[in-house]
Amino acid sequence: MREEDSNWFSKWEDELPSPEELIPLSQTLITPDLALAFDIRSPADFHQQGQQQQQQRQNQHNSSAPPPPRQLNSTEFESSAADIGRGAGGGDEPARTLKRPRLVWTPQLHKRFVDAVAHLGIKNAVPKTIMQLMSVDGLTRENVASHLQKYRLYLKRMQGLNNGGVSGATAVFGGGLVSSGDPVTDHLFASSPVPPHFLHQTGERPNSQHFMPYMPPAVALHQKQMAEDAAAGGSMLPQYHHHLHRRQMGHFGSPLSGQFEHHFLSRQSQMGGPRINSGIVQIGGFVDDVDPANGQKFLSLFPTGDD
DNA sequence: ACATTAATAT
DNA sequence: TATATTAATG
Repeated sequence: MREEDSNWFSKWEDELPSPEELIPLSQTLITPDLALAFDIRSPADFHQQGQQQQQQRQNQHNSSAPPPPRQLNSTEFESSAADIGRGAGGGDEPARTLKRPRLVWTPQLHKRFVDAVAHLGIKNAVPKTIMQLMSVDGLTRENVASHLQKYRLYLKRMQGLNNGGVSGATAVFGGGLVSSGDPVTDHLFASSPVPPHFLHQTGERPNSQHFMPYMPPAVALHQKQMAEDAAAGGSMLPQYHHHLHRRQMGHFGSPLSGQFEHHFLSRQSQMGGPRINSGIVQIGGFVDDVDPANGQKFLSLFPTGDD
């Protein structure tokens, strides 16, 4: 009997799956949403990670989803995930299809966008570059591209309005144009002043007082108020000023924005409907993650007294 | 490979 | 409605 026992034991051991055949539980058991929220990604994705995310990391807390959108290089991950997902035929779409939550363009985030564009000059302001300059955690090129597309349409419409002279509802604040072109459509865009040179057809206009291809690694803790800067016409990027001083509250760049802020706030509740946190993420949402009923007012970006 | 645009999907 | 995605094109 002893011999049988030892035989049995070795056989048993032989038939254990090799490590390669084992399925990575951490990935298949975690729902896509959780994976995104907690920054869990496939092992294969780790080595391909760039600097971008490091520097962007602390930008905002409530942002999520750094993982590369679609580029799952890991065949192992894909195949194993696929294998599991198929089997049951239950409605269980696997982690392979991870969709990152929709980005919400808060006025703050949009402002960053505008500032980035302003600094790059319209000529150089392409999605990738803008994205880099914004250095917002989790922000993708496509996020920016989509937004840029809309923003350009907005600018175009606005020129048309100004040239056509039909609307008199344009005013200048702090060197920035604030227009109510379309009363309802443009809340977001109107929340940040449009640098005047955006409207003219000047092909190129790098604001190269201090150009800034990349940022010093040490300054990872940036993010701050550029409100006055942009308004003052001297737009500067966060990276270069150590200030990290963010205005916690109330009004954004433009005097008018107070109104809009409300709209945004309420809008969010509406959009989210029953499940506010379900699919929507606010990258760079600082102030507006508000539930008035809750008494919870503001999430400060990060500790305001960083200076 | 990326950018742009229009159209369409969620 | 706002944002994402896709397809065509440069």
